[in-house]
Amino acid sequence: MSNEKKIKTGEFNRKVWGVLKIIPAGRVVTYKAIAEFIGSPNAARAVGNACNLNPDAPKVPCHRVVKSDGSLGGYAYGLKKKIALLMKEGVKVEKARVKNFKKVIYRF
DNA sequence: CTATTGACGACAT
DNA sequence: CATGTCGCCAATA
Repeated sequence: MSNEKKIKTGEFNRKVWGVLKIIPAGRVVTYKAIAEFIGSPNAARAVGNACNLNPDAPKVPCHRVVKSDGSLGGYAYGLKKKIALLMKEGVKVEKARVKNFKKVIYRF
C-alpha cells in the first residue's frame, strides 16, 4: 500500500515545490530567485512551469511567486484568485502589478 | 530524437 | 512605462 502519489515530473519540479513551501506570508519571491536558489539561475521559466504542475495548491503557496519586474505572472487557478490571496496576505496589488514590490520581496 | 509550448528574464526600441 | 525580440530550461506530443 503505497500512499505515495505519482510524481509526474522530474526532480527539478519537486525542488521548486519544496522552496515554495518556505515562503512566508506577506512576502513574494521571483521565479528567478527560486531558480538561483535551486541551482539553476537561468531556469526561471522552468520554475514557472513547475508551479503550474504543482501537486497540491494549498500545500504550495505558488501565489507568492511573481515575475522579476514586479508583475504577478500567472496562476493556475486564475490570476484574479492570485491577487485576492496576495491581498489577503497583506501584499498590495495594482492591476497585475505588486505595489512596493522591492519591499515585499523575500530573500532566501 | 525533434518540435512546440509555457505562471520567465534581460535588453532594445 | 509598454511592447517586441532573443535566450533560457523543463515537460509534453
